[in-house]
Amino acid sequence: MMSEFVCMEDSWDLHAVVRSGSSTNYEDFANIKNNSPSLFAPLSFYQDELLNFQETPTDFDGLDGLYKPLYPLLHQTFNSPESNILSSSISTGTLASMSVPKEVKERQKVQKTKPVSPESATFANTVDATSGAKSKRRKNQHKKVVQHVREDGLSSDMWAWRKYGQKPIKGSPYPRSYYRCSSLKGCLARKQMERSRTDPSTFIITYTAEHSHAHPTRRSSLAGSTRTKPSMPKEATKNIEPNMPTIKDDLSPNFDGVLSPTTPSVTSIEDESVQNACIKNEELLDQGQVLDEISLPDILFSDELFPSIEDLEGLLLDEFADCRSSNIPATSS
DNA sequence: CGGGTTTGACCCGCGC
DNA sequence: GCGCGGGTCAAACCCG
Repeated sequence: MMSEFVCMEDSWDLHAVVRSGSSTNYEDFANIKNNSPSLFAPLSFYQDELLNFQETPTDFDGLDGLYKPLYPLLHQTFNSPESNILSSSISTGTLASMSVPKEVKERQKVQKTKPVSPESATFANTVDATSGAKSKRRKNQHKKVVQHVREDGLSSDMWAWRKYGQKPIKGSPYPRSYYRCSSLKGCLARKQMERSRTDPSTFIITYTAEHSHAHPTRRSSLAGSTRTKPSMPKEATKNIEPNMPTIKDDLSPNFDGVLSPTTPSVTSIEDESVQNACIKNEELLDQGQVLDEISLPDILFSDELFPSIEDLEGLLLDEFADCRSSNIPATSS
């Protein structure tokens, strides 16, 4: 799925993150969440990445991709006054771009310097600090997350997107498609998708802005229900390049988000615990409770589902070992 | 009929 | 100031 996961051009050290977190537990995450609730709002986006991480075993970058969304969480945990763990090998450059206090400050700055009209209020509340937008149509300057996704990984994006435009891009034989989140009216999340001009089997997907709501429940893939539509637009790739076979055709077995039996399952995050969490969400939904309050830590770091980082470390290292063994022919030395 | 896609027009930022 | 290119709008159309 992810051959690359670029987030504000930072570098990652998976093992540094994993290993340095060995004594952190759920309570730390709970503390963070309680102290910095705003930190968790954007994580609904990354939750998707976590839940859908099922990269081919050859792609070790995917492990970084899996762990990257947790980075601000982990970093803050390890450096919080409550924690006696101090990660020394993590780049603080990443933190600078992702830490919450700065975001909050700058967001406040934007709101200060920008007169708030009824229409712009929502926009101003969610616009990135670098924006200072005069109108909604100003060039989008939200933070961007770029993914290079192979065709067979496109089906794993479980957000609901609605296509609102397509443009030919100069210098590229392939047009770019524009999608906005259709889960919630007013959600500013955007997604651009285009074929890589250098590797047509790869799509460059750019996510812009953050979802202002919880991740849609994955009923269709977990319980066989169709109440929630898969995010992969029906025509998502059909017209990106007319002569190319459609992605839907290519991926029909798992196009609707159902894991294909042949899909290498790299992480058990995708298994029972997450299903239980989603079922839990569904129950809440059925009870009329607001799911917006449910975020990544609620699901992944609840006591019963994800007791500690140690477990996560074990999972990742196991998967890493599996990847290695499946890639490197066993030697008899 | 509601929600999706298509597509030409429009808007905006930016470079010259 | 102007033209270009990218991003968005919105009417028309499609589909289940």
